[in-house]
Amino acid sequence: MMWSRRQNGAPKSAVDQLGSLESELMERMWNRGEINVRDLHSEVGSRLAYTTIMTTLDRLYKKGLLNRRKVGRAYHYVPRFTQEEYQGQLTEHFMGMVLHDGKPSNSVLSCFVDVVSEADHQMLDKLEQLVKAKRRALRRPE
Amino acid sequence: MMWSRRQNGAPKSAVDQLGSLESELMERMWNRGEINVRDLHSEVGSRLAYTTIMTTLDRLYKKGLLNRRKVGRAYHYVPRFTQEEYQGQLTEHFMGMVLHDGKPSNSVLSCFVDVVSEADHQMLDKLEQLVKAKRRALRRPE
DNA sequence: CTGAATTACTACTCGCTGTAGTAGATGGGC
DNA sequence: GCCCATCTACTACAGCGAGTAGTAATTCAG
Repeated sequence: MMWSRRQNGAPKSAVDQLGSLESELMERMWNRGEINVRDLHSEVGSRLAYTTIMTTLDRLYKKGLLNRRKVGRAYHYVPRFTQEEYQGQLTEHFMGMVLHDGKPSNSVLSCFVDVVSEADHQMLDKLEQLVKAKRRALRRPE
Repeated sequence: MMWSRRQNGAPKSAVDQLGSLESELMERMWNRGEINVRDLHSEVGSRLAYTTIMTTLDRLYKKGLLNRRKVGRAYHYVPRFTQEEYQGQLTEHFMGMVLHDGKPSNSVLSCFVDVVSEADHQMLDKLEQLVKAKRRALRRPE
């Protein structure tokens, strides 16, 4: 989504949105770590052709989301970022998209807090800690 | 991005990603309020055809982002949500996308805090207030 | 060297978006 | 009541990303 393709000449980055199959495969990659096409294909099942998996991994590679190295005749693919790193990038990307003259609107902040609290009340504490830590870091410059 | 088109049969919602022209027009709509195609077209300039503006507004209407009513012969369009509301929805949508078994990862939280603090240090205070308010609301159930 | 496995190249379809033309409807002035 | 100007509805088309997959070329192993 949406997101992504918004600006004209924006250099396509790792954060450009993924399709459903791409997402699914990334998810599996993060769970499994390094893997080759054959094994991933059997894991996915014969719902999809071998070459479909291959093409999709190749696209993820070209998008910079996967690294690969030759092992024997085949490639082994491995995520270039951890899932956490990737989510961090997504977050920045998203925030950049929603910022209004550089500031997040109130609704963004409050919806964020809502979602965090619904997820897990402990998360609120974590968020607060992060805020405090951030403030401390700002007060005491590098 | 897009988000968006990720799920197969997902009912297309107002949060489905917008293209660049759609975003631009929404932005203008939020600045100008109710407006008809003709006036919006002159505002945009003759860079684009009248019908281009019309088609795009129509699509935004069909996506549920604009309302319209007939005024004389022409339609007047008006945003269905405020920009804040829309950003709120985007935020929820985004969060839903990054949640991992329902919880935001640490990286999402910390990137969020980073972006907020870079935007404006006062925002950190606002965020903290929101967290505290939320916790209070939770402790004292409805 | 030959065959099985693996990759690279190519292709096709579909949905979304930018972009716009044209035909049809409609309302206002004469 | 009729005609023109205006506006909308319908249709179209190109380009791109993604899902999906076939085929040709390559390469390793026996």
